[in-house]
Amino acid sequence: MFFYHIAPLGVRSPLLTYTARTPLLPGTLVGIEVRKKIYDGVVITQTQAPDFTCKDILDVRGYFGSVQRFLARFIAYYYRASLPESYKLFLAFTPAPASIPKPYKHTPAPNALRFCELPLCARLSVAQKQQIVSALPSLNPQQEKAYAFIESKPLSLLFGDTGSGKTEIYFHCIAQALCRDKAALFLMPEIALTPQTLARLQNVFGDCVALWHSKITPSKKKQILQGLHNQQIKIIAGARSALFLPLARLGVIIVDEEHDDAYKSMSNPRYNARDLAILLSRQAGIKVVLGSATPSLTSYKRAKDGDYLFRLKGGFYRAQKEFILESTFAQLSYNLQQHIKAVLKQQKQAIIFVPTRANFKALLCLECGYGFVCPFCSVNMSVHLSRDMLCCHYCDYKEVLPNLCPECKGNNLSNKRIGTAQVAADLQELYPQARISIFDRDHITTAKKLTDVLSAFKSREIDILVGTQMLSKGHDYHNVAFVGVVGIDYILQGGDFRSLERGVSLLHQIAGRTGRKDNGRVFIQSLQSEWLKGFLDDYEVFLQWELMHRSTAYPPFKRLAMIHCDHRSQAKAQENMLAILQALQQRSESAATILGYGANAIERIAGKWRFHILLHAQKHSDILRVLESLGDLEVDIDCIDTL
DNA sequence: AGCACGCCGACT
DNA sequence: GTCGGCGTGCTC
Repeated sequence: MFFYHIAPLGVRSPLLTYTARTPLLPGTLVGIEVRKKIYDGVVITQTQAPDFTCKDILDVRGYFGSVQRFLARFIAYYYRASLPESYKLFLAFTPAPASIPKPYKHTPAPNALRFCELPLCARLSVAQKQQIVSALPSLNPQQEKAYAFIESKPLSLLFGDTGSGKTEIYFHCIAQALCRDKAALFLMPEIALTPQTLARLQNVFGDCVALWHSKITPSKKKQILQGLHNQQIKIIAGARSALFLPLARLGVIIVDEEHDDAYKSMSNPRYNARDLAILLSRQAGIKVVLGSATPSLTSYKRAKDGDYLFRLKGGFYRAQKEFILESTFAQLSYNLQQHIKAVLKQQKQAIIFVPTRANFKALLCLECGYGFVCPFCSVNMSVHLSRDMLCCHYCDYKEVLPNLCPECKGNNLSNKRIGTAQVAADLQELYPQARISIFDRDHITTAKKLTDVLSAFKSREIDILVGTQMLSKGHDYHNVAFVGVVGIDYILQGGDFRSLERGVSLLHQIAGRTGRKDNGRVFIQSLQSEWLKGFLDDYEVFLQWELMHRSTAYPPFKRLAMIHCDHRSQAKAQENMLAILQALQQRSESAATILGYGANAIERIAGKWRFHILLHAQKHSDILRVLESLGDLEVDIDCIDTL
């Protein structure tokens, strides 16, 4: 009889001891019974017989390879998660079997292997490789240089302007991996994972490519897992969770749109897929390419310091791009209307960016100042005229749009801060013949709607696309003649250490949708236009400015960690925070220091009060050391904002 | 996670 | 007295 420490997945518990009749390797995924229910568990180590009786391991369900075990251990250590929590990331796509207990069954079910690092490798034939190489897009001299640079480094940052041809370089890197009988992972923000992305990859690589994101069906997931297992699938284009797929012999990871906040998980463990990829480039011999037209300040600085930055400037055919700045605050100004009118007249297409959903972000009584705040959250409810509702965008509370102020019974209610739906409605009224679509979370609810709108826009069935940040994420809209930007000030004034970075990056990403072939115009309404105009032609100029002006209390100069104290009772949440604060302040010799604390910017969401303590330190290990002395806390390591 | 246990405040 | 909300601890 063999005894093993098992990490039970989906049960908060320390390691438990189970028995097996045959020896098992660490990393084996097994079925175990905990409190009369069946769970997955991971074999951690062999151990001695304990002084209590153990249950038997039920069956063997798979195996975590060395890269996966390394990642799980690292996530548990670095992000202060438990080992089971970390391992659960690798199972997110195969829900634990809720089947009736079949105890003491030792033979693995025929289709049971969910993870395996196979020694054998289903190789591509020489003919297949030749076909891939011949289908590769050709590179211009600049791209060739970039590709050679990337091939010479284990980790590189490809800083390439929109339209400079990053994708072609990625394809060459992927092909290179395949030719060496390795697999490739192409990470991108979820929203960019459209069937068009798949089609583009399949054009070059045939059918060894699969798309992976949160919205694909369970049967499709099963199919992909099978394809990975028999190594027919060699390339995964996926969102951040694709990092946890069992890719055998992974040779390269591309992290496209490296700056994107979507790489950071917002629930526990709060990992950052981009940072984990970088880790793998150093610790697992996997080549990693970070790419962006607007790299994060942190990646830019690190890449410059570490000599792995490659700057790829705009293509030769770069058409003229004209920026027009107007110093007005968020609105559809007369000037902007005239520009749109001209574009429509020329039968060209326009994109209008508005960082707000619905018709308006708030409703206000002008008589008494009553604000229509959500009863469960400390935010204003948004005005949705299409549903005749006031909706909270943080919980899901809705109420009928009122005619009178509930406080003073006045009927002078005023809309504040225009959103996509209202901009679209206003434009429709101004230009009744124009075909207008809205591109935001309210309207693009499924993958199908996303591709439908994008293909309708591509085939010129839509004249004006009004949308939120969703517009900026890596779609190729081909030849947009005009881009209007309304309300960028709300992002630039976001009150966070990265607000300027977010705003200017967004402007570049949105502006990049025009001027690809024909000339394009970018019209920006902002009260910061004097400050902005120096940064519109070259994002690197902004990065240099930001490097000089950002407070050295924040990344990239310091590491951050946010301690969350949430509770249904406001007093309890605050007490918890103060207790932690006191414990922190007693350790005066600490290398990590308190940068701020108090109620969050939105102090209540869905009935929960939210308080926080923000820590910073020179090194991550300084932060870990302090946290260790505080016991069990909810911490966001390397938080991406401080709101 | 989910469930039992036990402590303390409110109420027939 | 008792009911029940909620914080704490346990699972091989």
